[in-house]
Amino acid sequence: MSPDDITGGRGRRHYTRGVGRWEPGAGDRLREAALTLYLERGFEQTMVADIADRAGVTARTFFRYFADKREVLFDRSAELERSALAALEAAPATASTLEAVAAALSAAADLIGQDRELARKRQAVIMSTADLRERELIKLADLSAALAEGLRRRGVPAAEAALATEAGSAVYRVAFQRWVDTEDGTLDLHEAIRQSFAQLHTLTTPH
Amino acid sequence: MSPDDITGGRGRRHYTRGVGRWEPGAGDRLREAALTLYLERGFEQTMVADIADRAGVTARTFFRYFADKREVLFDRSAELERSALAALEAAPATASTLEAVAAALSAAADLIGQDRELARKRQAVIMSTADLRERELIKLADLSAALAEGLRRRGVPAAEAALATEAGSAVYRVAFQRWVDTEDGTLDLHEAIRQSFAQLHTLTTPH
DNA sequence: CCGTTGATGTCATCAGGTGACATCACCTTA
DNA sequence: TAAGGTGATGTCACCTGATGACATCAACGG
Repeated sequence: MSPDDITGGRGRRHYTRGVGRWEPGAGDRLREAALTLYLERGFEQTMVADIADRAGVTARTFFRYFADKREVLFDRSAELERSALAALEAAPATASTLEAVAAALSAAADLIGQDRELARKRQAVIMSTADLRERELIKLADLSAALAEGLRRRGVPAAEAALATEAGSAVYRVAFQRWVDTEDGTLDLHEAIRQSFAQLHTLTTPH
Repeated sequence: MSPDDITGGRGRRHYTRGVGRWEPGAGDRLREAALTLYLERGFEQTMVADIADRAGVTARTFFRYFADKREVLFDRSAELERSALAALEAAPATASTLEAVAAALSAAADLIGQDRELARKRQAVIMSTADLRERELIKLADLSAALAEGLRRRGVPAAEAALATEAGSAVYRVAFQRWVDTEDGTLDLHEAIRQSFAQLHTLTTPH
């Protein structure tokens, strides 16, 4: 172990000479390494130690940043929940229940809809693995529950709140998938969501 | 190990004298043992070896019956999917998309709605543990996907099919939770589902 | 009576995950 | 400037979930 090993480069030493004690941004490096490896080899074939190596840390450090091997793809969802909830709370008091939910989804689309390529990669990995689909679903369910609580604080009855946010979640899932799948570069996520809401309306009023 | 150990009783030997080679119904014993222990100590606190002991088998046998520690609570869902799908396919050609979905949910309610006490126990365990909630959600998502495929086979466009079954799934989840939570012994699951469908209709037609 | 069969046990091994403690450079403060 | 605190990390030990390979044993069919 010569002093030359002190590089901070990938998979080597972890110190850096002048700036800070450790190469900063271990969390980001881990996120990036994980997505890359999950895409290249698949989720099950990738071991936590591999991800950690590629990010220049140990497996123990991985688990200090992320609760488990899946969470590395999902820990941004806390932000998403915050801004969706904020948008719901910012909706005018005159808004209908579903309009408030739509405002929340629109805020989510603002964040997610920026980078379709990233969304595609993430979605490809997630949809290819049951473990990751499970995590994705519970994150959306938790978001839905948070929004439902927000609705209740606005005076919406519990049953109505739960149904509205679950339906909103369904709309979002379908729209997101359509947005990711389409070749059409002009379709943005907001528009896809709007269309799905319209379709839900049509569905529930058949005659 | 005297011959007297050959009893087939819980946590002891596994042979039985006359009937079959092994005490039959290992799967059922494991299911029951798991639910009991998950209720008593919680899911994380229960080890597979504990469940296996209580059922009179080894942990290796547990994993021959169930893919993982969670699946022991969910492997009946294959049946559920079959009968829901059958009901959807049996719906008259004149039925609307949502009516076909409602028929499928009704078939599901026929199975689940029989034993509210069992449903309550199961739900209590599942809702108390993130791992189990994840599994529950993916099972419902898979059911929804299967129904959507059934709708597409009936000629329903893909986007409409996905949205209808996801919305139906939302209706089911909300109704089921309400049915489990209520004290009212006269409310049955079918009725709860009917009410949630009605509420969804109200929600989407605000004026 | 014997070979096959199927459910099970035993053993070994790996990957995910966690607690306890050591380390090391930076930072604060006297 | 020396002493001690701090925070991110490494190291080690250990548990549990999960899986592959192989042995066992009673029933069953010929």
